[in-house]
Amino acid sequence: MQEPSAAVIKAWGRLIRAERTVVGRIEAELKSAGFPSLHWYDVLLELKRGPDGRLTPREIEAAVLFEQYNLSRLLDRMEADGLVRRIPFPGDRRRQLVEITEAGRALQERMWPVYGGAISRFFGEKLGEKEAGQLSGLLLKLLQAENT
Amino acid sequence: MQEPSAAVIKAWGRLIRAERTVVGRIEAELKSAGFPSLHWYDVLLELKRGPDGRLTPREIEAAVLFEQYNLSRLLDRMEADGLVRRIPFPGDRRRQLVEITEAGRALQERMWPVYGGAISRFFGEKLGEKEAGQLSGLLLKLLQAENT
DNA sequence: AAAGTTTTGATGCAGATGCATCGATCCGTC
DNA sequence: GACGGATCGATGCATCTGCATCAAAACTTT
Repeated sequence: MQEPSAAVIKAWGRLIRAERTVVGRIEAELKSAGFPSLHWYDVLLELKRGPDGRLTPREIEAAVLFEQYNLSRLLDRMEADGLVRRIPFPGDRRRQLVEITEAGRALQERMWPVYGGAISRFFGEKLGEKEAGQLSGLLLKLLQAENT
Repeated sequence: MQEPSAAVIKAWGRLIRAERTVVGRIEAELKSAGFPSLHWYDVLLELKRGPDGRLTPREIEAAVLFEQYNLSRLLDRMEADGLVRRIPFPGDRRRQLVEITEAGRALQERMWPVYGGAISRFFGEKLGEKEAGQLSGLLLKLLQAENT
């Protein structure tokens, strides 16, 4: 094995802790405002950005890093809540298009002030502009494709 | 609302993505080697570090950022697997001590080579020493207590 | 065009998590 | 020492996630 250095282990632990902590705080903020979880928001935002507010499930998965079976059931719940609608995919009957509804757009817009405020408070204010840029750069390296 | 800047939003998104990606890769590595999840490892490691391999559930929670009810049931499973043992806390019958067993120590030791190797491969190698240090510093800021 | 392969989305089942609440014990104040 | 409140760990219930697998449709190869 390649034993990781102390500095690497420390950074790794911090990544886990920091993510868990900040996500926890932000989720709590959303919940106390009566909103659903971040996953719901992520899906709504992706759809809203897509052409005509539509994306295939596979596109959503790639964007938000969900598992296929997981997204399938999340969409069930969101559809039951009237936030999205599944429509046939022209020319391929296996596939489908997920379309955001007006209610879905409205929810995303109501959530953003709370979510954005929480990002500022629990994330942005701790860092400042320059350090946010540095952090982005470092985290990008972690997203590289796997080594072989 | 305090609208977060573009740089902050980008860094925030990267934090989520990077954490999810790296954790996913490392968990997959552990699983394919037939090991339980990172949560189990975290608990075993904390216990091993504690005096006589013992900690109270509250101490474990604080160390690994678990919810109380969640840890309670994780300990049920780990106890059923013979990895830990619950013993009375001297002088307070509400509390308990969780003690790592020999099997628990052995599992932690068998997991570390796989886990450590995965940390190196999916995390350390992407960064290098100096950048790991920078990342630690930035993430530490996120762990500050909440603003009021 | 027939047969095998791949892709897409859904689902049964088990395991894990979140939420609310519980009973038991301890501590502080009177 | 009795009462009220706080702390500790557990649990019933609903939701969510992971795993394996499925059926249907599309694509590939011959």
